[in-house]
Amino acid sequence: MRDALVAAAFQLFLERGFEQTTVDDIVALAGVGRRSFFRYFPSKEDVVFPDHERCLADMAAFLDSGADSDDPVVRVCDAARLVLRMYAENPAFSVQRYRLTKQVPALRTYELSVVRRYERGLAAYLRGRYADLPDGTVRADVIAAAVVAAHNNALRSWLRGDGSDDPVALTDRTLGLVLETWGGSPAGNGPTEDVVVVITRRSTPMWRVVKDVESAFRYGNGRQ
Amino acid sequence: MRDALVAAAFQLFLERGFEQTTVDDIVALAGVGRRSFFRYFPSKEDVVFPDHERCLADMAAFLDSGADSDDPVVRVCDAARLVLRMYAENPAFSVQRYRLTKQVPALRTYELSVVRRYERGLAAYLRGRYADLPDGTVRADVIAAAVVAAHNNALRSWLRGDGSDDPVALTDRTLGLVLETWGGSPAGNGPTEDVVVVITRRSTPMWRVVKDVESAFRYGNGRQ
DNA sequence: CGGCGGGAGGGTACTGAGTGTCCTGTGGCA
DNA sequence: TGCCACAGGACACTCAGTACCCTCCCGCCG
Repeated sequence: MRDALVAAAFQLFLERGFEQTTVDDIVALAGVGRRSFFRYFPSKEDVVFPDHERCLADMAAFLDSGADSDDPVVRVCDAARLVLRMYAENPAFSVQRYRLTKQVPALRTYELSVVRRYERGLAAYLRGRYADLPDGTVRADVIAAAVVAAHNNALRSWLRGDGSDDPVALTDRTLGLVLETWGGSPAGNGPTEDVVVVITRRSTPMWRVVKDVESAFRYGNGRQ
Repeated sequence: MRDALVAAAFQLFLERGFEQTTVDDIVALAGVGRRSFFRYFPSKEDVVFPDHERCLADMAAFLDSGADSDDPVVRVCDAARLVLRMYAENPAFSVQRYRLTKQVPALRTYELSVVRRYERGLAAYLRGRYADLPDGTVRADVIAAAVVAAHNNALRSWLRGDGSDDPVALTDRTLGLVLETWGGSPAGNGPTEDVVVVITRRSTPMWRVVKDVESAFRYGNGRQ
């Protein structure tokens, strides 16, 4: 039933556009009643993103499970990869949906609100992990936003292509940049033995070197 | 006329809620025709954010103007401060609107789409500045997202309060964290004095340390 | 001075999304 | 066989947003 509605909706959306298709058209093609459509999908936009609710739940479950011993940023990046996996499961469907969404403002707005829910999920997790860090909530929000941006950058460049690229490799690359910057748990379970390498110009004043070393210790400086 | 509609709308939104107020109610109170409402505001949501269009234009103008010699991240942070200034101009109005938006899903979604436009503006600017950098678009997207997240974190914590805090100080603090991480133009007019700090575990193999140092040289690693 | 064109605003009717309510068929159970 | 729960359908309604046409006002020109 759900699947029949999704199939009918996409057929019509692709052949005559989202705005040119009414819910009545969809239910007529699917051979069901109009009211049933809204029983399965709260709005016309929802039918375009039928699997995000499940993926959101999966991500929440993933973040809830697992020990708090590992790097929070790594964990959050792995959570983002769950979303990528969902897209990569049906490349043809994902590319079609991407092209549709790109053209329809209502769908772009809807997608935005979905992305926001993922981001808030990641931020909530990080806020918990950074609870006892100064400026922990800012750090959490910023990292969550950065992870989502990096993930979406890779996802979109994959969707823009013909689907022949490897989305996982693309995402690894962009998330790698975020990990390079923010990875290396500043929240603790800290490294037990540190080696500090400082490279500086001879002309740099010593106070600046000290400040940078302190800052690197405080925040991990993106490298472990 | 515009102002009269905004005033009437807010009066009704505050006393009976956004969804419980119809456009007919607003135009009846303002004493104008229904059609005129939609001449000034494309949708019912727009009346809640009457000054964002102007602010978006201001930000675009700000980013277009000015030399390309300074740090792009600093410039983007300054652009974000324009938005804060708009909120800070009418604290009472901003706080009322925040409380309204927090409760109404449709307004949250709308606000999201506005924030997205700011973010895309910042990202487009950074993409231009980082055009000849490897992974420049990712870096641009990530920094834009980080700046917006930091800005919104400060803005929201100010709006949640009673308006007595200093919003500029709050924003300086959160944007400062972003600047600390990403500031220091990697795009060139390069820094004249480098300090590279690498912290690693004693067990880390040397090849990895070398790789990290090389990478830090290439990207500036967020610190000057 | 009178006609006139254009733009701002008002009125009416329409489309289409989303909701509430009631009805009907169907399948399980005592 | 009677009963109940529930999935789905039919219908009516609200309200946002749009198209079309009307009116009034204001400056302009013959």
